[in-house]
Amino acid sequence: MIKSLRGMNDILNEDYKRFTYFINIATNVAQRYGFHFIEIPLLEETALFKRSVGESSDIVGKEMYQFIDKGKNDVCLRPEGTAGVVRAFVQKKLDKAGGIHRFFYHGSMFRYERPQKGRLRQFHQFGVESFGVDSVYEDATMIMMVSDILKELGIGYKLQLNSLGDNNCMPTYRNKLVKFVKECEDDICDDCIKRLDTNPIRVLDCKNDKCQTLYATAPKLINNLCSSCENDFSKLKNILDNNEIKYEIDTNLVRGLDYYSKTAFEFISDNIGSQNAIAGGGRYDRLVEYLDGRPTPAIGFAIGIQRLMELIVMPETSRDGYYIGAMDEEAIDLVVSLAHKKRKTDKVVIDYKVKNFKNHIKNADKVNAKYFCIIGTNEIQSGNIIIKNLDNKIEKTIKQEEF
RNA sequence: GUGAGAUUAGCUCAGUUGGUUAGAGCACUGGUUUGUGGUACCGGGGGUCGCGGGUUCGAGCCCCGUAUCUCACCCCA
Repeated sequence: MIKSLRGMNDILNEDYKRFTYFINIATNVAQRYGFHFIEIPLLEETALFKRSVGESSDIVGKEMYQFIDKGKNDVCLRPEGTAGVVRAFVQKKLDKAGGIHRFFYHGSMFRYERPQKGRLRQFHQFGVESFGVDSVYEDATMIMMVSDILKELGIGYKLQLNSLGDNNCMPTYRNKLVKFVKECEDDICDDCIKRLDTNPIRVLDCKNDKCQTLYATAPKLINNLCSSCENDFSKLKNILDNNEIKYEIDTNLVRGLDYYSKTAFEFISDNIGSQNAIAGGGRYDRLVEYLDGRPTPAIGFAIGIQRLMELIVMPETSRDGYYIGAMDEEAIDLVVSLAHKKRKTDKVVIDYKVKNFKNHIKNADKVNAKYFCIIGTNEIQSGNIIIKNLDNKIEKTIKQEEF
């Protein structure tokens, strides 16, 4: 038997219902915020991700489905969505067009990782990206959107917030931090020593207890922001307070991808295992420029759909549509015709086999039909059809032409 | 890439110290005087016990290897 590849799952039945339920709600919210759908390729040039996500990240360093195609192009399956949307934004010259451009997308992402709870090799994200707005109100709006989506789904969360500084204050802070960490270099873990070279800020979210103890007195990003970043950050907190969105400041929250600056946020759930980030995002004002566009402020977030699906409780489903069954062999053709007619407007389930009343009604119950019709020689002769409402057990007889 | 646990029917799982023909519940399918009520009762089909070696008179059970799944590390959504 041929089986699906490791970490690549089929979505069907109950899962598919939850999946589409989420997509519909998230799409509605995004549209209410004035965002437009964008569909971008699953396959892109490898260079796109190297330049945006960053070679220091694990995603690019070891998790990409990368290969040389038949035209000898170095390509890979997208490991995340933002890079592709920015690429499209620049390619369509929307950076030169000016103005505000707001997009949302959803689809498969691919990362070659060891699967576990809440982590697959092919997984789905719902994301939004906003271009051309440098106001911190847009940062708050992003967070409100995620909050609205989660609220509509009935999902509880914790929101963690940080500011990563900008081109002005981040490098200064980084030097300070490197200096601090180098002083205790002998006692930190091997990973942190590597991070000193590749991406020093990442030492802050090291999971090693010993490292964390040493870093307790490290300079905090949040105390080293320049006045513009500082103002934005306090305004952001202010907006969230005014709109009753709870958050906690996590000075060690460092997004894993290189392109973030200023606002960074993460939505966390306690109920889905160790992979507890259900949504993450932030500002990336320099990324458009990195990808050869005109400098354009931008911000976005992504939601991990599979992780959310574990938390979604579906509303109760009510009975829906018709079930039509045949009592006699010669009635089957009529059942098919009636179903064909009714299917122009309603869901109809039929059985091609003759069964007794009891078995038919059992089937109707099983497929959760609302109306139950039975066709036999009586109906063929009379031209009538009896429609029984399985919720309230009331029967109505009408002409077949009126069905 | 590293570690731990698991794998028996479509699903959830029993299976004694290694001993006849591997079980249950649910699901599927058929029936219970064949056109009026869903829950009841009776029957039926369905298994290369993940795969490959080994030990043994004999392996679902013990040993080795391997694949896959799950969880965790790492990292991230």
